[in-house]
This record gives sequence, C-alpha cells and structure tokens, in this order.
Amino acid sequence: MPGRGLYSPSIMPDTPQPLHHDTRYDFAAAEPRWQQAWEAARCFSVPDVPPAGAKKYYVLEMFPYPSGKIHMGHVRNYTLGDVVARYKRAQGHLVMHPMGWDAFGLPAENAARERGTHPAKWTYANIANMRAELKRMGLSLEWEREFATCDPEYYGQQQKLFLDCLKAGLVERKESWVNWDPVDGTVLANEQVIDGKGWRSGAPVEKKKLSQWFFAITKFAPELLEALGTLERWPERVRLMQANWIGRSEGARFAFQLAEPVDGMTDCEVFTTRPDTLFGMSFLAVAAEHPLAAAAAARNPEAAAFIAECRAMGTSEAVIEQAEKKGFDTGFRVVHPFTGESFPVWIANFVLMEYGTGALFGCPGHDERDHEFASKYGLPILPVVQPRGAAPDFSVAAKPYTDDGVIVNSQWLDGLDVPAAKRAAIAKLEEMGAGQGVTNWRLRDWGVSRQRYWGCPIPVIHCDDCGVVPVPADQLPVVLPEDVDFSRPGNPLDHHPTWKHVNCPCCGKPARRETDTFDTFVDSSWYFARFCSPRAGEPVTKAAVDAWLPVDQYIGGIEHAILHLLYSRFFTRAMKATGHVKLDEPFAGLFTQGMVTHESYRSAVDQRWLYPEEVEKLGDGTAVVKGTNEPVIVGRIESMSKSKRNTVDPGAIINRYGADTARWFILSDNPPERDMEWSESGVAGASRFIGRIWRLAQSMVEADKPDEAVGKKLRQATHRAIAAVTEALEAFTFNVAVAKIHELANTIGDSATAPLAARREAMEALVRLSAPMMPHLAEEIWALLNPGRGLVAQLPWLEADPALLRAETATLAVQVLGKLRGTIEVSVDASDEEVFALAEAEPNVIRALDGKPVKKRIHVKGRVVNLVI
RNA sequence: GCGGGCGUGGUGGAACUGGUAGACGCGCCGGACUCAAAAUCCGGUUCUGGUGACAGAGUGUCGGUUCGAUUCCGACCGCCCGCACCA
Repeated sequence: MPGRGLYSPSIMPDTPQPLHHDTRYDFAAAEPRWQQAWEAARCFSVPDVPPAGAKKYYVLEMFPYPSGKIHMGHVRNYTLGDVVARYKRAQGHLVMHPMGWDAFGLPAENAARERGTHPAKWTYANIANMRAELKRMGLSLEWEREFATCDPEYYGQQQKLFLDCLKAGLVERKESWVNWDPVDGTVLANEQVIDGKGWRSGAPVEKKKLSQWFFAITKFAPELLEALGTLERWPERVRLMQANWIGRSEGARFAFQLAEPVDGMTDCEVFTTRPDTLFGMSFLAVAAEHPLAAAAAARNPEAAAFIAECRAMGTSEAVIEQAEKKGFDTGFRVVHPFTGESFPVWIANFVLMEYGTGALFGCPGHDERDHEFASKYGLPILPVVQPRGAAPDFSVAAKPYTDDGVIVNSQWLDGLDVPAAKRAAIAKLEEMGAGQGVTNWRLRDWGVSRQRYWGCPIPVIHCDDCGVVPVPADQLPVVLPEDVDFSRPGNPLDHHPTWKHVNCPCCGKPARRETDTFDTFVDSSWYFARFCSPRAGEPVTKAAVDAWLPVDQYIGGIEHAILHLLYSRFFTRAMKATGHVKLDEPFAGLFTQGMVTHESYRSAVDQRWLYPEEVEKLGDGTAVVKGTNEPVIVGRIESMSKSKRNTVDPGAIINRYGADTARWFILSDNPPERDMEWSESGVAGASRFIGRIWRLAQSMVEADKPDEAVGKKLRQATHRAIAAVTEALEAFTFNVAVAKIHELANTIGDSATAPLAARREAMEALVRLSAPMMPHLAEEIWALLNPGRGLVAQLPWLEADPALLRAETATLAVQVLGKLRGTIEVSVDASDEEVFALAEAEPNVIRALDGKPVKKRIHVKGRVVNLVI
C-alpha cells in the first residue's frame, strides 16, 4: 500500500508543481525543471570524507575524451552508470558519482594543425559543449568534482606522483623503438601508420630508437597476475585477457655458442618454452633489431636491405604477426649445446626483440610459425614429439604437432612425456652451465614518453653535468607554454624558443627541460583517486581516498579491457608504494558495455557515405536518398563512426524525444554488455511507452464497482515486479528490468476495476522502480500523485512483501519421453503421487502413453513431470 | 597471426542451478475510434501440415552426455573486440 512507511517528510517544501492534468507529457518543460530541483536540493553531493557509519558507494564511468559532441556510446555508458548510482542511492548508500575529462591527446593537436585553433581553446570549448549535453541527460552527477586532465591543477599533481615514483625506483630511462616519419620528422602512433606509410606525408615509416621514460610495470607482473583472482566482480573474460597479456610462461633461457665469434660476440642467448624440442632444431632466428642482425648488415648489403624492410613494418605487433613470414640467412652458425651440430642463424621478421631475448631456436616440427618459415626456406622439419600410440606414418611434414606426447629422435630424452622432457632438458642445460629454467613474462615496461605538445610535461631537467635532475617540488607544476607553433613539423615544445631553456636546479648551469610529455594513459590511471578530493594541493587527500576507494562499480567499454585497466591497477600499486593510498586494486567491480551500432548507408551512384537522416527506407526493404531518390546501398550494421557517417546525434534525439526516452530505449534494447543496434522505431516505441505511463497515471480514480479479487492480483503483480526489477538491477540486466516494468504497466492497464488503493500502490511502485532509468518522468508523476511529498530522487528503494510473492498453485509441464503433452495445475505442495495421478489422467497424456507401461516417473517441484515409457 | 567474446522467430532479446523455448519491446496483419489521417485502444503473430483438437520441426552447423540440453562436452562455421604511441 502507499502507506508502507515509505513516505518521507517533504525534504523540499518548494518542489515544483506538476504539469496540468490531461495534457500530453511535455518532456521539454519537465526535464529541465527536475534537473534544477535536484541541483537545488544538492541531491547528488557528498563530502570528501563521509560521516562515520555511512555506507559509501563509488560509481564511476570511464571519463570521456572531449571530442566535441557526446555520442551514443557516451549516452549508453553514462545511462548505465546513472541507473546504478540512483539505485544505490535509493538503497541508502552515500553515492559518489563524479565526472571529468580525459582532455589531453592527439585530436587536439590535429585540430590545431588543421584549423589553427590552439589545443587548449579547442579542448575547453568542446568540454563546455559536452558538459551542457550531459547535463541535459539528467544524470545524477556531482559536477562540483569536475576537472579536466589538462588543467594545470591536475597535471601538476601528476608530475608530483611521477617524481615520487622516480624516487621510489619505479621509473626508468631506456631505449625503445618508435614509428618515425622521416618527412614530417615526427613520431607516429600506430593508428597514424597506414600500410606502412605516414598518414600525412605518405612516406614509408621507419623504426627509430629513442631514449624514453618507462614505468617499471614488469616489477609488478607477478602480483598483477595473481591479484586477478581477487577481482570477483570483474568479468571473467577481462581477467582472462589481462592474464594472457601479462603472459607468464615457464621455460629456459640459454646460450648457443657461435661457431665463430662475430664482432666480439661468442654466443647468442635464446628463450624457449619448449626446451623438450631442442633436438628438433633446424635453425636459429633473431629479430631485425638483434645485435647479430646488425653484424650481418655491416657485412652484407642484402642483410641491411632485409632489416630495412622489417623496419618499414612499423611497431604494431598485429601487423608484424600477420605479415608473411620472411627471413634472411646471415651465414653465421651456432652450435647445438647437446649434439655439437651447427645450425644457420637467420634474421626473421616474426621474431620480436621485446619478447624474451629477441632470439629463438626454430623447431618446425612442433611450432606453427617455425613450420611456416622452414617450409618456405626449405629448412629441415624433424619430428621429436609423437602422440602416444601414433600411427607408423605419423609425420609433421605438412603440419606441426604441438600437443603433449612422447619424445622421439632425442637421444636421452626419448620416451619421456613433454613436461618431463622439459624438466630434463633444463636440468641438463643448468648442469652444462649453458643456461637455466626461467619464468618469462610477455608484459613489457610501460613507455610513457610522447614527443607531443598536448600532454602533461615530464618534470625533469637534463643537465650536461648532473644528468637527469627532477624539477624541484617548489617549481611544480611545469606548465605548458601557450605560445606554440604548429606550422612546423615535430614537437612544438622542442622547438619553442625559450621554454626548454632553464638552469640546472643542482649546479645552476644552463640545462634543458625534458620536452616529451606523458602518454595520456598516465592521466587516466589515477583520475578516479583525484575525484575523492579534486581541489587538494596534493595528489590525493589520505582521508578522502581511504574512505572512498576503491571504486565500487566501474563502467566502460570492453575496448579498455587491457591497457587502461592494467595501467590503472599498476598505478594504484605505485601510489601505494609512494604512500599515497593504502590499497592495491582500484576497481572492486567492473562492468564492460557493448558498442552502439547502426546500419551504414552509401550512395549506389558515387559510393559516398550517407547519414541516416539523409536516407529514406521504402516499404520493399530498399532505400533511397531523400529528395534526389538516388538508390542507396544499405550496408552492414557496425560500430558508429564518423567516417562511415552511421552516427545518430544524441542531442537531436533528446530534442525530439527527451532524455528519458533516450535513456529508456538504450536500456531496453538488449543486455548492456552486448553491442546494441540503434533504431528509430525502437526510440519511437520508448517514447510511446512514456506517453502510456503518463496517461495511466492520470487514470487513478476509483472504479464504479471495485473488485477485491482483481485488486489482490494487482497487488501480487506489483510486489512481484518490485522483486523482479530489484533482481534485474542487481544483475545488470536492465533490459529485463524494463520488460518487468512493461509487464506491470500492462497489468495496471488490465486492472481498471481494482480498488483505487491497489492501483495507486501499483502506479507508485512503477514510478519508483523506473526512476533510476527515467528519472524526470518519475518525478513528474510522483508530484502529480503526491504533491509536495519530496523528490523520488530522495526516496528509499521499495521492498517486496514476501506474503504477496507466494503462489498457491503451480502449472506443471507434463512430458512423455521428454516431449510436452500437456500441463496440469497443482497446489505448490502437492505430493509426487498426487502429481503423477493428475498427470496420467490428462487426455492428451493418455493418448501419448499409448497404453504402454510407465517405466520411470520424474517430478521436479513446480516445474515439470516426465513420464518415461 | 595470437588472445578474448558472441551466435535463439521478420527483428532486439527472455528463459532460476539441466526442467513448458520465444517473456517484454519493435515490426507486421486484422479490428475499433475518425469524413480522413495522426494519436490511442483491442486481438493475432516461430515454421510446416490440419477448419480444428493436434502432430512434426526448431536456439549458427555436425556429433556426444542425459528421462530431459538455448544451458554441459567435442569439432567446425560466421561475426565482433584487443594486440602495447587512438582514447
């Protein structure tokens, strides 16, 4: 009943008056009014340090890059988070739900080069626009905590954290390879390399070695892997992907002696996970960046040409691994540690310098890549492992055998299984002093240096005498200069006339600032901590982070499953090591949403991409361009992207249908972890439902002849809906919550004869259950039904009455041999005997039994009866 | 290439822990209201056969386990995501 103790006294005496009755729901008037009411009541504000005894809950969606406009992916992400925030708040939690901007990055520099707009101006204008758009969505965000990572107040604190890490030995300077555009004189991101060429200059890209800053994430590899087991509220697939990325593998590291020394090198060290197949070796392969490759290049122009070809592939692992396997025989030879036989050393384009030692021994019989390589260059392919009980004609000539089995052709390893042979081979290598068993990690240290302007300056100074000197704390933040020139290629910080010239803080002599800036993943690796005390004069305030962290529910795209999340997990540990936080894991719960997709359209005449609003769909399934009627090719459903023009502008949707409709549709379409297809008709349907609820709310008048039986059924439906919606919200199956609310609305519509009290109870429950999803309509109807009774945003969540959830009878399916032959209605606590008797009396069941004796009877309470004949 | 995921009517999807496949929405079909349209309301809608009661088939494909499989196991096919300088 409406009086189940859930009315709270009017918290806000001046809640807005509802709209006039009997009109169409005017979302354009209602939505801004309720947004203002929430803001005036400070419904979503929480203190940096929660009061004792408060149940805190930190909801966070991945903050957006301020590209200029919000897109449907944002609408989905922030709607999901808002449902959680509003639901948890109603459940009595003190909810922190902040928003900010991942504001450094390449697009701002591209805009500067293309349009001459300064990155800061472009970025802050985009932020202003996107903030306004987000506000129109009616999100329960606490805007007081907002910041952008390009604010000096933020990145200055980041510089402090970096210097703390430097002091703690968590930062190193090392050389690494980058994509280099020789014409533009610029380092390129992988996405700026297209078919091996720079995206602007079109010049073939080269790999170049640069001295860069690295976070020592590999020091944490074992615990980053192990702690995945504690992340119970993370999707299993994300944990799996991270585990594979960290890539722990057991194997051996050992040296091959070179048959003859090369430039002072007498051996070549390799890493392998398959020391058991060492007798099946037919060549040794090194990466193009390996010292032996360099030595070969110095002797042979063809080798140099091959290395140049490898360098032209860029640094993308996906590109390298998909390229055709190619190699070059250096003419050097190595000696097998067990047999003394000698083997050729090849440079191979599939060997990665970053993994293991940059060199491997090739065993084509038992490795896919080695097999492809050996087949191509006519190198021997020897079987050394066979499946147990292998046929006499077992061969690895056509296909390598990579599973467990029994070792053959391997002298003293023969007859062992693979794990035993691995142990034996490692023991022998150790005994010989050639190498040892090791654990290898695929994870590499995190290179954070970027040769770009629009990023956080790395706060160090290079002095010829003192080396690398940290910028003293009292000189932080190191602020980006505003007067920069984007007309020249390269890093504007580097060719700025004055900015980099400073005196060394140690010796006072002229020195140079570091002109590299941080990878933007650094910015996003601790923003969640900064939100706890966003204006503090230190990176984080201990009392605030200790109280609010970890994030209880983090929500974002699956595309961040590895890098952003792994870097954040590392950075949190680094902040712990430097005394800023107490915890290891930043995100206790993670939810990864799917993408928003749409059909794509191209003109059949000139193949140009078309926006959905330019296209008219005809009844026969074909489509034409509005106005010109030129035929349109309806393309695949794919991720919304600007280049394919298959985007829908959330602003336009909100203008036309209102924020609640957009939110409701985006939640109702499908489960949030899956990709969703945006459809006009789906939005229109959501809009119709809102109209229907609005009309239903106005029909809350007593029936002429109230029917108690209908009332009881309605009350049961109401409380079942409360239980079902609660369960669905807990499970993140918001589409199911929407369906259950639809069912309740259908039942209210069918219960016009129920007593008014039951109808009102149902209506109020509907409103409160749907409030996390369509908060404006909920407030509007609440105010209509209960003027002056406060805001739904401040009401507690409903609880179902268990007495009304109980059912007296159950419908059982009756199967004969597993096939449905009828249903019976039984009391919920009917005995097996009663149930079987009823089942076997069903006419259709009798026909299916066909007079045969029943051999076995199965009864699953409340579900099914199965008769086996 | 390597790693991860997904696949159910015309369509998005639902289905507790292995127990009536298709809840709910969209679309479509029919009807009411209207001069007409929009809006709204009511009914129908997995496929095949049958007037019907009903029967048969059916959750990407093929096979297995089980009294019973969308659910568990194996192989395959298709699509999607990530691969370290996009965010």
